[in-house]
Amino acid sequence: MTSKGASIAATQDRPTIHDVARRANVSPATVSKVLRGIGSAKPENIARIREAVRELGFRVDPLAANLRKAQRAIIGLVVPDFRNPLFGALVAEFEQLAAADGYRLVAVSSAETNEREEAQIEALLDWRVAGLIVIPTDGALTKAATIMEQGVATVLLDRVPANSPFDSVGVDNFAASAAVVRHLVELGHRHILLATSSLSRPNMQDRMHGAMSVAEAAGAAGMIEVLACGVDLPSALQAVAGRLDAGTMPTAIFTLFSPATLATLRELGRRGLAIPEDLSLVGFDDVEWLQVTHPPVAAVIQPVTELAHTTWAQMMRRLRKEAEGDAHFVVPCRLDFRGSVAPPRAR
Amino acid sequence: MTSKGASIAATQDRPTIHDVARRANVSPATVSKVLRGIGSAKPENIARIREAVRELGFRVDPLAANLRKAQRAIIGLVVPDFRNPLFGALVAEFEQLAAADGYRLVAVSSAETNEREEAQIEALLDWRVAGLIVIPTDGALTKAATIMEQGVATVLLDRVPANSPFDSVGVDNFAASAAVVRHLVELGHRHILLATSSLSRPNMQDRMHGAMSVAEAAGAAGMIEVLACGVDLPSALQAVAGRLDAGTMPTAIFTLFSPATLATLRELGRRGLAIPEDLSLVGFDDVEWLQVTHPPVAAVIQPVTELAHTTWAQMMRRLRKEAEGDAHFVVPCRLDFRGSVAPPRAR
DNA sequence: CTGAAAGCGCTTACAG
DNA sequence: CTGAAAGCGCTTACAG
Repeated sequence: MTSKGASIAATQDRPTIHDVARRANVSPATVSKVLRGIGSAKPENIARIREAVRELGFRVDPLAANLRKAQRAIIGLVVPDFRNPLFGALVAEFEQLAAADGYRLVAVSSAETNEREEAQIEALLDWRVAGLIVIPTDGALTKAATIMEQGVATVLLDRVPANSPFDSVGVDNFAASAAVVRHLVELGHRHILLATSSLSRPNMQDRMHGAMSVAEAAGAAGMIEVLACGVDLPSALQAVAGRLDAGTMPTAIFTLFSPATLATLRELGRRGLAIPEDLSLVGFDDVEWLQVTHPPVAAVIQPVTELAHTTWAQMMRRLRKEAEGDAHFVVPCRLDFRGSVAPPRAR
Repeated sequence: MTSKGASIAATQDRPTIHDVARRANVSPATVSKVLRGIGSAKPENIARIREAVRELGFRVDPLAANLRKAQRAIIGLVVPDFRNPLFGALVAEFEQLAAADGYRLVAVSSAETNEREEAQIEALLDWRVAGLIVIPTDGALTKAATIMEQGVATVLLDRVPANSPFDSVGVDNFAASAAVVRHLVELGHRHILLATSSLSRPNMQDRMHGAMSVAEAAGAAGMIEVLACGVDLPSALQAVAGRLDAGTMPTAIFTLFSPATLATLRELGRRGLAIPEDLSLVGFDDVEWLQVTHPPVAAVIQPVTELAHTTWAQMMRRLRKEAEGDAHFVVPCRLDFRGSVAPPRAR
């Protein structure tokens, strides 16, 4: 049953460069050159080749074409989670940038674990990607040694470890957080709850330190209260709920990652606490639902497009061997103090 | 400057199967067989090969390994937009499923345009993917002929055209919508606003028809008012705002895609309209922010994991040639009538 | 049980 | 301007 000689349908019989060559009466080498616009060829041959290509519907196999080169025209991208819209937006940006430069993007996710991150990076290296863009799960980046060893162009994005030997691009987390807290302090807030995720993430540390620095400069380090909220929505809900049920109320909450913002909105609403009357709220990362509420929630906005462009530009420089040493780019965030921020209620 | 003979660092010199063979004193063919666990080999040779692999840190080049086969162990996935969390979740699911079956997932996006969709599908076919999973931009799927011609295993997902010649997997949009409207009608609603996106999307048609069918069965087709909301948040905001500013108020709104839900929440809030007192609200697609509000917003929940698993299972059947004809899977949605739904206020 | 040879679809020196 | 040959890193018949 299975071995019917007639089952041809399943076979893809795409034309090869040899088919084109035969039809155009030239050698495969010539076809290859003409198709890549390299060297010169007799006009009539060029014409015949183009015609054969059209008639046959020939398209080069990009993977085979890359086989003789040390690297393929592929850039690997590792994101922690496809579900996060910020990363989704970055994937979309890189996809476009890659296409514009003749590269193919292969995006994979680490599921926020070091093990998957390792495995994914290894798999990408197996593919002989020309470059690697990594949003690390945390500062560890356990595959760093392997990457360095193979000399693959690499740019770290967003969660950039302090002393990375790789090129890196991130936002100015410290400055953005500091600016938020400064604004809150100016409005009169003296008890600010900082909702953080895992401090093993370098960006989280910077955000926290930025906030602290302002309090310390004001000689009132105690005005910042830190609440560790885990890394996802369930843990954030639990942490925020627990905190709101006990202890004195802060006058403002600054959530350093978006699940905490979501958790805070939900728990405040559940308790009938009004924003900004009872409490001011600012969230790191702008997401569309921040404006579902009334008033809309103030946010630290990451410049997604700029992050992607900066990263890609550096990647291209690396691939063209124009870059030396490791470069570290820090781009500023934009702050939008929407209606969720106001002076604390007079007590 | 550039052509220093000493610049070896840039060259990746990964060991090849020949290096392993030499070190283990066997032929490359034998290494290949042992590594794939095919055929049999002398135990001592197996041991020496494994040792050489370990010492050299050899890993097969999966692309080169696939070169002699008609197809590569790659599944291409085309999603309309990486920014949509529903699609993000699907990408994540497929990534895992692919890994479990020894395939590699290459996910690309069509940016909701037919042109990009075409180009992406062609590029994927150039890669000689073994299979293609496509969430079409709309019902057109302009590359259908090419795909069929090449005989690549294909499964359409989510936005499934009515008479697709391909395998397909989608939710029961009709039934889910009908159930929502039935529930609203039972509660006493007689004027329901249906916020739709582009009707060129097959799933959107089904959702609308499902809603209509209930009204018609009740002999009151007029109770459904349809509002076209474009395809994204800005257009939805405009459409919803415009509608709320004029005409008699519906007693319930059923938004058929999530940007419309977001837009509705925002515009209702802006006008100080209370949910569910002034208006009931149900949204198609569950997203985490539906529970930021109080009360939380009722939703039609798509079974993401089940969709992915069903799709993948069919894909594997195709690749194993176990499937004949085209199969169409329809999986039910789950409804969660949260606090945003109540009987209409007595007038 | 094993290896030499040919091949996958291209590109790359190298002659001519 | 062009083509024969070798090669990229593997796998696949085919002998032995």
